[in-house]
Amino acid sequence: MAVTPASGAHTETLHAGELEIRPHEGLALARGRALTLSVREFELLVAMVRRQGTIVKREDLYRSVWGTELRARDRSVDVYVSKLRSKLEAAVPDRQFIHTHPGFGYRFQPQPSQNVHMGVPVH
Amino acid sequence: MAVTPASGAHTETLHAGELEIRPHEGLALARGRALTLSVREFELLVAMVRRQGTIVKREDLYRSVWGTELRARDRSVDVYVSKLRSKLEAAVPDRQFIHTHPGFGYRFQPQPSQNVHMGVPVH
DNA sequence: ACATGCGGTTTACCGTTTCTTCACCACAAG
DNA sequence: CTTGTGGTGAAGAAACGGTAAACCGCATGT
Repeated sequence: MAVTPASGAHTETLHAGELEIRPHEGLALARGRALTLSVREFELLVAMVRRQGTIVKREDLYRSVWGTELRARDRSVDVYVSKLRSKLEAAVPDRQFIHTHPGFGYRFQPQPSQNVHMGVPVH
Repeated sequence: MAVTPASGAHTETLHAGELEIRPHEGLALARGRALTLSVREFELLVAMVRRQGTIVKREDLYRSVWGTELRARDRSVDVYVSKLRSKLEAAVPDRQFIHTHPGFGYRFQPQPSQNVHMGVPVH
């Protein structure tokens, strides 16, 4: 994540599909409209978008958002992924952002319009 | 520590034809698109690609992926090779990745294309 | 103090996916 | 024909993940 050193951290803006996120302002825009996210939801979104395109393990997400080690049987990440998904989906229908890789973790990647066809199970 | 774009074992990337594989992330890309592989399928792919070009015995593959000794009449490797093949083929048609060497094992090697191969695979 | 509301945490239920093993088939060699 | 080898569909069990709801402070308003 090449955070350019002198780019002014307080105006840092992340982009992902039609999402715009300003980590230091706690602001997330979807198609220009502000999302209403709780702190946990927002931090989780930031953590995922910062690693978009890669599969991130629950342990890593938990460390990023909660700041401590994920304990066995803790489903917090799953619960918040679920909440995030429903808000993102409500804001931008017909687009999938968070993909599950069973046994590995989650991957954030805005899915170009959903053309479910046969062949590669496009996550 | 400055976040350098590419460093450390966690960004290790394997290449094979139009496949890109990140072992520590559980991510496999075919032509830039993420494949949906189960844990076993993924580990098997990694094990084969790490030895690409060589014939690998079932016993070796089993040890790499399952971590224990292959027992007599256990067809697990064959079953998962079959599953892997169908996903790879779905992702990249007209290309053969996994070759069977009866009596010896499997060999991973992206094949330029599906041509009627005459002759016997070189041992 | 009490009631209310909200977000975070944890639990529980349940459908889905994966793993394992078995069975049957095709093919090739002897 | 018989045997050895590999491809693959399917069944049952186990693991995994989605998510509603209960629970638990904590802050605010009356």
